Amino acid sequence: MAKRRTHDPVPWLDESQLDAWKSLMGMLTMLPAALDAQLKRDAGLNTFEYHVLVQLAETPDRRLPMSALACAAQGSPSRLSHAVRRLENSGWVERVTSSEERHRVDARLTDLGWNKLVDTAPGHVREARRLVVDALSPDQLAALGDAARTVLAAIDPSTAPSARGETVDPS
Amino acid sequence: MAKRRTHDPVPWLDESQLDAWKSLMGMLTMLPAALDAQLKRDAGLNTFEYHVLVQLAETPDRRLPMSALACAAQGSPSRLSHAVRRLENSGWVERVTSSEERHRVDARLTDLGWNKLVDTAPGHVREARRLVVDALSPDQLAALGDAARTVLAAIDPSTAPSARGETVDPS
DNA sequence: CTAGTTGTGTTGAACGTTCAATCATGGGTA
DNA sequence: TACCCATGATTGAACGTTCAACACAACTAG
Repeated sequence: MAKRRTHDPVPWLDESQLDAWKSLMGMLTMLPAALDAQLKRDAGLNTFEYHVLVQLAETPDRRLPMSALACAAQGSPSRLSHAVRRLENSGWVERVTSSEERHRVDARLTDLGWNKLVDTAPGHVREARRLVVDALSPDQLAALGDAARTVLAAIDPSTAPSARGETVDPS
Repeated sequence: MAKRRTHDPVPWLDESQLDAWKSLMGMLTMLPAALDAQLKRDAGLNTFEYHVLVQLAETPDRRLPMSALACAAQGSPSRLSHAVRRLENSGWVERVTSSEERHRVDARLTDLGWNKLVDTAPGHVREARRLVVDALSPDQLAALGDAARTVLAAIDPSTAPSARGETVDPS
């Protein structure tokens, strides 16, 4: 309200920009819904819960402190706490308090959770291929990834790969 | 569960594909959140409510049947019904039953709603420019739009512009 | 040894979306 | 007239996310 200044120079989008913007908005609404639907239907998981399991599975001990997991899965501490409670009720994850640091809680992927992921991942990758990876030409996919990276950098400069000492997987 | 077939040919993503996929997922989680946050903060609207107002404003009479509006704003009838109730409570939209077809309900943008949109749109466009349109080179933006269109076609072939007699703006 | 303070995690209520009824109106058909 | 079904729209409960408040341990300083 108070920001309303009629002389603000906010040039409108031209035709080609508007076209790209609308397509992007369309993808932003449809793609997450489609991926969510596949996971919900085939695995009874939502995208966030799936990502939580993936992050744990990609960790050496299959366990992570809640805060690190929240960061890795790109969710708030609260969101993670609720999600882990649901995953715990299903037996796929368990909370363990680190014996050394009693105020730190680790989420640990159970064997059941690992198997769940082994069952679930192929179907999800298949859907990812069907809707994106195989639907686009290699050049299109690379350009999409490039644009996405740039947008991410604009949203949060600290996420920019070039601007951080990203811990490189030492394999 | 029953779908688990270890011989299913689901090739994993190679390094460059995985890289693009992760960037895309990042954008898919961060960008809608960022746009939503701007609208919520500056206008007290969420993205869907904003789109509802926009769709009405772009219509000659500033009114549309609920079902047409739901389609235009890409939401379910139920979602629209709830959203219109909220917008109605704020005085930005009103429901009017078409005098001819009494079982049809139109949502109409009030003058208050029109002014609200006039106040809100520039800030939203500014944010869209900051995070996407101006953050990308023209080539990047065009490529992003192109990829998004292709993905949309993969999700719902009936949405594909090339496959439909899309009403082209006759200007 | 308290008193603040920070870091880490959880909780409950509020809010928005979804899902499965449900309501209301308008033809059809007999 | 009565009945049935299709269409358009709404409703209420269930679910997940957010937000603000809280709990708890560990550090720091007086």
